Amino acid sequence: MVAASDDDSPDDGHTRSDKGSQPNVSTGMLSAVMEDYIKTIYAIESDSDGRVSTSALADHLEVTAPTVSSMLKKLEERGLVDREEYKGVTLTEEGELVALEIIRHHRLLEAFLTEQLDYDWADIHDEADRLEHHVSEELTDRIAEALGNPPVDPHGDPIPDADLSFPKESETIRLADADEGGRVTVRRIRHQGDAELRYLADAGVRPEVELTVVDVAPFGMVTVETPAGEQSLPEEIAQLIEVAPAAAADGVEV
Amino acid sequence: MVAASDDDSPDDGHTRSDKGSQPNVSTGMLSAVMEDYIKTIYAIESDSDGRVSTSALADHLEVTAPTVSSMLKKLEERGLVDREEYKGVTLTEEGELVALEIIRHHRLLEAFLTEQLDYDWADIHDEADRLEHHVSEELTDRIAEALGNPPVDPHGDPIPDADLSFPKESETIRLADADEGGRVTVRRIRHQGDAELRYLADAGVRPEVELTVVDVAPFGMVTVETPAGEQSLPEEIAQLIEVAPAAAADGVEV
DNA sequence: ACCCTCAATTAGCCTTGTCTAATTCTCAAT
DNA sequence: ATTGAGAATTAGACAAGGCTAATTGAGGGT
Ligand SMILES: [Mn+2]
Ligand SMILES: [Mn+2]
Ligand SMILES: [Mn+2]
Ligand SMILES: [Mn+2]
Repeated sequence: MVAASDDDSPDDGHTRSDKGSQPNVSTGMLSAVMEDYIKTIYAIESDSDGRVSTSALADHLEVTAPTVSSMLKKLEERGLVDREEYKGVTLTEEGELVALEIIRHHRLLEAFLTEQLDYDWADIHDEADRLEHHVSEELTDRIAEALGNPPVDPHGDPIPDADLSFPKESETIRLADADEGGRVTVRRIRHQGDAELRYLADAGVRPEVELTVVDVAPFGMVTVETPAGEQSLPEEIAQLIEVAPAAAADGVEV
Repeated sequence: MVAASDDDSPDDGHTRSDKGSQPNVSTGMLSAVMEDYIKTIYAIESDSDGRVSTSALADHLEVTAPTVSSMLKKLEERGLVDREEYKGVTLTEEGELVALEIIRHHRLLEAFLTEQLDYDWADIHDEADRLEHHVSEELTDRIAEALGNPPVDPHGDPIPDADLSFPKESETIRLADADEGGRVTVRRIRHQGDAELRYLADAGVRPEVELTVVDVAPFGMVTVETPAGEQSLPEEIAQLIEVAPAAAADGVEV
C-alpha cells in the first residue's frame, strides 16, 4: 500500500498542440509517428534537392515502402506534403513549419541536456529524439529562456527561434576542404545518429574547438592537431565537420 | 530549404526500459498506456483497500469498462497484476515496482519544472503526466541529482528514491481535523488534477506555508489565516490538505 | 518501339487500444 | 431460494501503423 497520490487522466493521442498550452501551428494534433515522417522529409529535402522519394523515407525511417506510401497519403490529406504519384513528396509551407517546430524542440532539448544536466555531448541525440514529440511549446520556450535563447545546439546545429526562423548562420567550409596548415574553429558536426558523434568526441573534436590542419592526404584523410593531440580522420568523417577560420585574435573579420 | 541536420531513426514503441539506459525493472517495454493503467491501479489501491475494480479504473482512465477488461488480461499475462475474474485486480510485486518508477518520474519532473524552469506550482501536473512515460532512467536520475534528491515534490508528495523505496514520511493530519486556534504547517496537498491545485494556489495555501486554524465550522468548512490573509475552505478541499503542527521555534519535537 | 528493372502502389493481414451492443455473473434484497 | 440491478466479460468493429506478397508504372537501354 505504501504512500500515493497523483492520479491520471488519460493522455496520449497527444502530441502536436493537444490540449496543453497554446493553439499551436499546424493541423492540430499530429502523432509522434507523423512528426517523425515530417522531420525526416525535411532533413532529406534539405540536403538533397527536389522531391523526396518513398524509398528514401523508408530507408531513413526503417520501415517498408508500402508503409511509407500509405503514410504519405495521410500527410497529403492533412495538407502537410505535396505529393505526386510515383514521384515523391515535398513539404508544404505548413509541413515545413511543423518540421521546424520539431527541430526547435530537438535542439533545445539537446542544449538543455548538456548545459543543465551535464549530459555528454555525444549522448543526447536519442533522448532528445524521443522527447521532442512530447514537450509542450510552453516547456520548450521555458527551456529556451533558461538557456538564454541559444542560436545553436551542442553540435553547432542552428536552433529556430520561437517564430520558427533560423538565426543567420556563419560561413563555413568542410574540414575536408580546408587548407593545409590553416587554423580553424569547429562550428558544426553534421550527424545522423550518435555513432559519428561518439567517434569525434573520443577524437577531441567538437564545436568551439580550434584545430590546426596538419595534412590533407590524397584520398581525403585529414590530419588535425587538436588541443589533445594529433588525430587522423577519414574522409567521410571530415566531410561532416564544418569549420571556419579561427578567430584572428580579437574577433577581427576575415 | 533553409538549414537542417539531425536525422531520425524511428523510435516509439518505446517506453519502459527500451534500448536507452539500463535493463530496467519490469517485463521490458511497456506502452505508455499500460503504464497509465499500472499507475492508476496503484493510486486507487493505495487509498481504498482490497482489489481494484474494472469500473473504478474505467472512471479514472476515462475509458469504457470493456476496454479496461481486455487491458487487465494483458497486464495479467505480463505478470503485472493478479486478476480474479469479476473481482478486480491488485498489483503484483513487479507491477508495484513499475508504478513506483512512474511515480518517481512524475514527481521528479514536477519538482524540476518548478525549481529549475520557474513553472507555477499548480501548472505542472499535466506536463509531468505526459513526460513521465518518455524520460529515461538516466534522465530521471540526472534530474534527481540536479535537485539534490529531494524527498518530496512541489505538492508534498513523497518521491521514491532510485531504489524505489519511499523516504520516511512525517506524521500529518488533515486540515479538516485540525484543532481550532492551532498553528500548523502545510505538508502536502492531495490532488487528482490541476483544478484543486489552482484553487489552493489562489488561496495562498501550498506546502511549507504556515497557517493558523481560525475556525472549523459544523459542516467542515475550515477558516485559516494564511500569510496573505484569511481564507475559508470547503470541507472537500480541507480534506485534501495534510498539515503538521508548526515547528515550535527551533525544530523541537512535539 | 519494346523490354527489363526497379520503384511505387495496392491488397490483405496483424497488433494495440478503443468503442458499442449483447451476454453473463454476483450479490443484496426480498 | 429467487430475482433483479449493476458490474464484468464477450463479440464484433474501427483507426493507426506496420508487414508481406502481388501488381503496376516509369524510364533507360537496345
Ligand atoms: Mn523523433
Ligand atoms: Mn543536434
Ligand atoms: Mn501519464
Ligand atoms: Mn505531485
